Amino acid sequence: MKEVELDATKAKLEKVREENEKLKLLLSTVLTDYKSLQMHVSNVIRPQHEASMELDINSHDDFCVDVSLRLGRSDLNVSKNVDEIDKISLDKISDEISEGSDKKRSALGLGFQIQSCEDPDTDPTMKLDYLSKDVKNTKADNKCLSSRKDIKTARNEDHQEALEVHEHPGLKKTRVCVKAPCEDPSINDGCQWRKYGQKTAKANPLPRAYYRCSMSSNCPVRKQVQRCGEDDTSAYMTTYEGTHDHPLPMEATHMAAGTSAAASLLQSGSSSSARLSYYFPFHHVSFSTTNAHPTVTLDLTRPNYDPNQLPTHSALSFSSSSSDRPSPSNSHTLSFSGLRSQAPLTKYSQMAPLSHQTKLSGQQ
DNA sequence: CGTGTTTGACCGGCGC
DNA sequence: GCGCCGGTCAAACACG
Repeated sequence: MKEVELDATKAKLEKVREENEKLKLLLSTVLTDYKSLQMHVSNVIRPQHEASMELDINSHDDFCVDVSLRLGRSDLNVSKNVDEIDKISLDKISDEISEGSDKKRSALGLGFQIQSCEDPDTDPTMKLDYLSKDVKNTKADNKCLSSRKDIKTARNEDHQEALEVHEHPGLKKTRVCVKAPCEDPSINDGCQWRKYGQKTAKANPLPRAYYRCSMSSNCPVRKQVQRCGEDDTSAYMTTYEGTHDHPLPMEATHMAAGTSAAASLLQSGSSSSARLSYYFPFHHVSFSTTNAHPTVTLDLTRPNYDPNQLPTHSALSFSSSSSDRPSPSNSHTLSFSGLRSQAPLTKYSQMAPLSHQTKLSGQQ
């Protein structure tokens, strides 16, 4: 009898295991569908939203900041509007998944989207208030000094007081790091760069290249490019610093605005971690201060929507506080046309403040 | 010849 | 004060 019972139990266990396998397979299928749907929805929404965004922009005091991330080589279009993405993604998925209960959604990694929808910061009025505050603060910073030498000189002159007021004590220029999977370190970000140095840092045996913007004779913008791994296909870390003092071509404007928006987020004390997830919902965004440089890092090698790595707002941290600085209004799109992103192409756009300390902006 | 890259020297900040 | 190290300069070189 016991043997028979044991066999029956074994058979049951086997069945359960098979069911478990099937469920796993189903889950992975659903995840794949979800991702492709997300992309598809974004493609559909974008043209509609661009039109509406333009209207909204024109009706609000002539200033706006349109930040988006466009990753990868193709021109895949993705929606600019988070709310629309969130809502439609959820709706579509609810239709796709027959049992679209909340339980299942969270199991599929949709939790962050729901949070985005419920994020009070997404209220359009609040966004505008937030934006106008930052834009006010930017004007003074437009006087900002281009190069280090300029800064030094200016500090001995009339700008000294302004600088001391506007900059955090002990903090240097804000930097924006973009870590991206890329074969070619010479990322086509729309700007012309002139290499002026190469150095092997002690911490990393791989050489770090130094570039400065060559579109203007005295443009202070610099960038550093360093490979993260040994192999040629490994990610590159590109660090931008400075403010362009000349008009930018469209692609470069896109780039500058995107990174400046990231920098402004870093410097805006009102930016909560939730807001950051709101701005960059599909990629990992982190903030830190290294060598007194407030640094915002956009990790394009780590898609944030990965269900295995759900974005946790609490994981994002701030290391610098806000200041009252102004910035110009711009409409841009961040474009990495030379990148080969491993993650599905994402274009993401949102109204974002540019703070005065933003060093990469489409200033003219 | 003009423009961009390479590379060793130099500078300045920072920690000890 | 000294040494380390990241960042920049600038002469030499390469290339179209």
